Amino acid sequence: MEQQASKHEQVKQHLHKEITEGNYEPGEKLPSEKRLCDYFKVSRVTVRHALQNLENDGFIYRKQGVGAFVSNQNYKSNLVRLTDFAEDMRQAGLQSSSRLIELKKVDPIKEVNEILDIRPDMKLIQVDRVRLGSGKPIAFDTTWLPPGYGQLLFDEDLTTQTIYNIIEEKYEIPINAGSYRITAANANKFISKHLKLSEGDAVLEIDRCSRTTGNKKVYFQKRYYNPTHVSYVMELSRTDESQGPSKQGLPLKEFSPRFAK
Amino acid sequence: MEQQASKHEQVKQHLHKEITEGNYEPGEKLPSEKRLCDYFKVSRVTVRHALQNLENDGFIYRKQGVGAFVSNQNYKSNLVRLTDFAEDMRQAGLQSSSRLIELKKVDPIKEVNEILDIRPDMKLIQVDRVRLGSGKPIAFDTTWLPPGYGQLLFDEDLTTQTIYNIIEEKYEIPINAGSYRITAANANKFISKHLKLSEGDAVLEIDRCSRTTGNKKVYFQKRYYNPTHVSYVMELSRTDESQGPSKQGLPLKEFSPRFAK
DNA sequence: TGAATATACTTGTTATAACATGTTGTTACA
DNA sequence: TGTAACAACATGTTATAACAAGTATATTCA
Repeated sequence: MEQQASKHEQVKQHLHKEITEGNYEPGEKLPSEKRLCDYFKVSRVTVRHALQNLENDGFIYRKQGVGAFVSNQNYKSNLVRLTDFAEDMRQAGLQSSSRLIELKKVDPIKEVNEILDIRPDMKLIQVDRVRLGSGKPIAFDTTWLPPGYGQLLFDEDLTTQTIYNIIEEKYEIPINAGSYRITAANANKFISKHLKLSEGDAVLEIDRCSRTTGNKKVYFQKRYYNPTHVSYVMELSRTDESQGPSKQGLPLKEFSPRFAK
Repeated sequence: MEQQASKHEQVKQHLHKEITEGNYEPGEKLPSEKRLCDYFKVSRVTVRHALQNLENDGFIYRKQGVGAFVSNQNYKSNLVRLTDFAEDMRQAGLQSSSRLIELKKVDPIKEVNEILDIRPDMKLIQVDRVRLGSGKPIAFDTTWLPPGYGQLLFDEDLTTQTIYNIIEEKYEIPINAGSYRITAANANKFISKHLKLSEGDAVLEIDRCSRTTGNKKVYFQKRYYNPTHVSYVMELSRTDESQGPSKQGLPLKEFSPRFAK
C-alpha cells in the first residue's frame, strides 16, 4: 500500500517535475498562487508551503507583488553533489570508467579501523582503482570497507559501476551523510605511475567517509586527483539583502569539481 | 524612522539571540509552539514561520510529536565563511598575524588582468604576505588588485589587518560574491622558504577572486597553505526525508578550513 | 512485573479569511 | 505629452480553527 504524500508535497513535486522537464524556461513566471490554488484545488497555505520548499531548494525565487520565477541557474542551492565519480564525469561530458587494480582482504589498519568505527583487529576489504575520464587517468583511489559491506563488492563489476551505486541502489543501503577532507599530497611512486605523473608531483587528496542510517560508517576512501585535470570550484554570492553585512559569510551557490581536458 | 520587522522575524531574532547567547544548551528542547504563542502573544502560524526559518538556517531541528531542539553544531547551514584569514584563525584559537613581504606596483600580468577584467596594459598592485597563526607560518599568499583599489592599501598596516577588512569595513566596499578554486601545487623555492618546507613539497592552493557590487572584481589572490596545518573539511548530511534517494546530492552542513597545530 | 491501552501533548497539514505591502498598467489631469 | 492618482493584482503577514500523525507517559489488566 503506497503512502499518500501530503498535498503540499504533491504540488511541489508536480511543479518540480514541470521545471526539470523544461516546461518552464529559466526566468519564466509561474502561475500566480491564486491560479495554482484553483488548479490543484487546494488552499493558499498549501500552495505557499510548496513554493516555500521549492524556493529553499533553489528551484524558484519569488518577488513580492510580482510572482514566482524559475531559477536560471541549475545550481542545486545548498546541495552538494560530489558523491559519485561517474556522475561528475557525465556532467563534465566525459565517459567514466575505472581500472580495477586490486580487490582484496587486508589486515587491519589502525587509522582506518578507527575512522570506520570497527574493532581494531577486524580485517578490511580494500579496493584500489584508477578512475578514468574518456580513457584518461583522472584519479587514483583506495577504498576500505568493513567486511560486511565489502563482501558485497566481490561479485560486482567495479570497472563500470561505482561503489556508491552498488551500495545504494543495488543493496538499498542509503548514504545519508559523509565527511570530506581536502588537502594536498605528493604523489608516491605507486600513485604517480597510475596517474602518469612524476614521483613527488602534487596531487589533490580527498579523504571521505560515507555513512548510512544511524551514522554507521560504510566506507572510507582516499582519492588522489591529478590537479591538472581536476580542481574544486566554489561560487559564493549574496543575491540581495540576506541581512546586514557579511558577518555570517556568504551563501554557497555552487561547489563542484571542475574538469579540464 | 526605524522599520518595524514582522512578528515572525521578531520571534526568530529573539530565539536566535537566546540560542547564540547560550541560554539554550545544544540539543536542548525549545518551548512548545503553544507556549511560544502564549509568550509572544502571536498565532501558531507566526511561531511556525519563525521556527521554519530557524530550521532552514540550521539553528534548530524539529521532530514531529516531540519538539524543536537547538542544533549541536555551530555550523552556519549553507553559509560559507572562508573570507577572512583572521576570522579563521580566531575560530581555530590561534592568533592571526601577517608578515608583509612586499607591497609594490607591478607590470600587467596577462592572466591576472583577464581575471580582474581590466585593460591588458594596466599595472597592478601586488601584495605578498606570509600568514601566521600564533607565530607559525600557515600560508603564503599573493594578492593582485587594480590600482584603484590597490592604492587604498599603501597607508594601511597589513601585518595586523586583512585586505578584506580594509576594503569592506574601512572603505565600505561590500564584498558580495567570490569564486574559489582549490587545487594542489608543488611549492617553489620562494614559497617553500617562507613556509619552512622543502622545495617541491605539496601545498594546498586556493585561488580566489572577490567581487563587489555589479560584479566588479576587487582583487585576485593565490594562497598556498601548508597542508600539514590546513585542510578543508566538509560535512554533508541529510537530516531526514528531503525526498527520495540522493539523486540531488546531500545538503552541505559545514565547510570550513581545519587547522592542525 | 510486563505488556497493552488509553490519554495527553507535540508537531504536521490544511482551510478560510482579512489585511499589508509591493508592482504594474491604466486613467485622468495639468 | 508627461506625470500623478488609482485600480487591479501579486505576494507577504497574521489569526483562527480543526484534524492528522507521531511521541511519551500514565494507567490498566493479565
